Amino acid sequence: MRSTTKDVALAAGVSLATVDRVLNDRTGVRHATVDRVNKAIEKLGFTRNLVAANLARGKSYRFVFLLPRTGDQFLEGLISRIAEANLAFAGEMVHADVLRIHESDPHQIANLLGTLDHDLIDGVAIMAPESPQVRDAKARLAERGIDTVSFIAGQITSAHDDFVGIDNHAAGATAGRLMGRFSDRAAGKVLVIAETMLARDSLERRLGFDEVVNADYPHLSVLPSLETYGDRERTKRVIRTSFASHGDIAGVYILGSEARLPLEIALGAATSRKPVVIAHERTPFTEAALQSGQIDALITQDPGHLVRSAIRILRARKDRREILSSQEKIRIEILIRENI
Amino acid sequence: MRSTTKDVALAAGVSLATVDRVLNDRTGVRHATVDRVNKAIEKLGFTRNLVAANLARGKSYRFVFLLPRTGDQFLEGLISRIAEANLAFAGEMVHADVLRIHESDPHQIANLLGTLDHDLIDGVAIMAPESPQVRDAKARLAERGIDTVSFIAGQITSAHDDFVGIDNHAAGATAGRLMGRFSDRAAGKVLVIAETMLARDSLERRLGFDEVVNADYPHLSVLPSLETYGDRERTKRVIRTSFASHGDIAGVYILGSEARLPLEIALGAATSRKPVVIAHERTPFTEAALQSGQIDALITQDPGHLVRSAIRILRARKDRREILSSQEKIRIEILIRENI
DNA sequence: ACTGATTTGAGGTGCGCACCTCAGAAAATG
DNA sequence: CATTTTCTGAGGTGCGCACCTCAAATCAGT
Repeated sequence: MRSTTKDVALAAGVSLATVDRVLNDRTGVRHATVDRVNKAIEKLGFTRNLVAANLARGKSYRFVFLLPRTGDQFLEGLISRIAEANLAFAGEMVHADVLRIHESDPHQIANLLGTLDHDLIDGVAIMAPESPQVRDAKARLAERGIDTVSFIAGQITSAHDDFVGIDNHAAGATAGRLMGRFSDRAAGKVLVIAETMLARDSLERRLGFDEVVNADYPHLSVLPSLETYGDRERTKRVIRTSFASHGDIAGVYILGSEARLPLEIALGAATSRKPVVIAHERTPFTEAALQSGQIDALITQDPGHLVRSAIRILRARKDRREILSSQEKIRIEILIRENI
Repeated sequence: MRSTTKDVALAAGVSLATVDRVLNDRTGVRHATVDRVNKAIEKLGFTRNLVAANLARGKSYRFVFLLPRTGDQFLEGLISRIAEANLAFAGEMVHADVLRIHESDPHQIANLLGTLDHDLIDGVAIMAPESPQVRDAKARLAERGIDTVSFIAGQITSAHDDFVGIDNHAAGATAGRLMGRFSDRAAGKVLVIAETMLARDSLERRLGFDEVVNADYPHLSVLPSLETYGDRERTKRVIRTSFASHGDIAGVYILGSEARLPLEIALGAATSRKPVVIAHERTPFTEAALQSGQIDALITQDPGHLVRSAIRILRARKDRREILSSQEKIRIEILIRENI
């Protein structure tokens, strides 16, 4: 049988009220008494019944996901996973809302973060590039007791701020390795296409990619990154130009999370030789392209896992609980046609 | 605000007792009244607060994992994940025990299953090859209200019995694809090493592997499976004999979940040419071998995910809840040195 | 030893629900 | 119609804990 607070009180020779004071960090208990209670807790192997505790607290958790206003299929996928998570967590009194931000406007993000009310919101998962404004806003949120996690993008800014997402350097290296091994030792150039190289994530992926390819696959030469800025016309132009001026493109690496637009164009600009194509994230488009053989491999992170992990971490921090870190590590997944 | 049973009672114009009767399938309520209550529930979007319900029920969940008595690092990993899960789920009144079985003795397994007490055990996750005895024992468990899931091995035997694990045919196909793409179009033979080909899992992996390799990589010829029966001497003998009689071994595929023994021996029997090596499951040994380049790729399933998924599924079935199937799908992961 | 501050005990209330009893109302039966 | 049978309402209790109040006990400083 599980021990209860009553058992702890008995074992420690104190009253329930004192156990409660110790358990909930209330003031007015002598150190000696605190120790006695803690010893009893340890001796009995007491674990607070979270179910009962939350019921008594009448506590419900409200979290917010701050996501970019613009985006394509990957973002849609994320949003529907958040909706799913709301269903799954409803019984545990957890709810998450989505707010949309202009990714490239740190002031707006900081302002929005500033308006979050401690009474209404318990934590925020922020998917935005790092910037001084956002970093400061996070610090102020922490002061007001609202936890934050950096979600997919950005970086950790404080002890109150975990990162939920993959190691982008390793992800780039993974792409590089596959590019090298899949390319059959035939010499050629590798096109790297990004939305923007200003984002830390893109930089890290590129770095990891280059490291592996340059070290182990000298037959491949990686071209400077093409930046699309998410603009269709520009994307068309830069990719087509690149294909035109390099006849021997052996590989294409799309390092952003929205691969559809650049891929459509790159595949359209196909030369006689089918390049090895590696992209990120699983979306209806990339999945179909993988099935049809247009893409050779995808480097992905599970959006459902990302969302649930962010929620679990935020909740654990509210409860001052430890997280099960092995569960929260987001894996860099490799998808090919066979294991999709 | 979430609606409560009180709100439902009010909206339906009945008392709390009647709402309770409807909610918990008790007898003695007219159909018309049941409908009225259900309509009120729907109108209010009422969801039972599971937290409170379980507290009131004083319910705790006890599950059992039936694991093979013999095994190496993969099995150890599983067991420590179960211990981890016990910590993580302790606050939700969930506990899982481990029982060890002789994998190859279906009678013993069936007997053990027969002794499980409905009052003590809510569900069982069974890792054992399929057999008529076990199938029958599962059916009898279902009759007694104990749910089962097939864990990693075996197969689904009834509607009350989910499978927690990967699609082994797809896993084999994945290995085949990587073998083909990693082998640089240099002709050669491929060694396939299994513990036993009697297990359905091994058969399926082999089938998937062959399909891909035979269809797309004609330069590789896959040799008949070597069976080790988990015996060190036999393993040594069959692998060394195979290396001796085939000079041109281009690849080695270990399709069991305990790769250490066959791999140590295969790597020791190395010829001048380093074969492409693909194995299953991440263990301290395979991880090190991947890092050092002795293994080229691992096909894995996350043991922590497996364990938690089995627990979540068993619990959901006890609660008669739907599962979030996207969360319970076990991915076939590809590990290379870069994304380990 | 007296005062004031700090620490502790005892007790109550409620979170939302499950489960129980018993009496009274409604419906079905003869 | 009276009588059974079937429904329903009202009420209570407890799950394990959080949070509150008030009084009593202990402690410190002087």
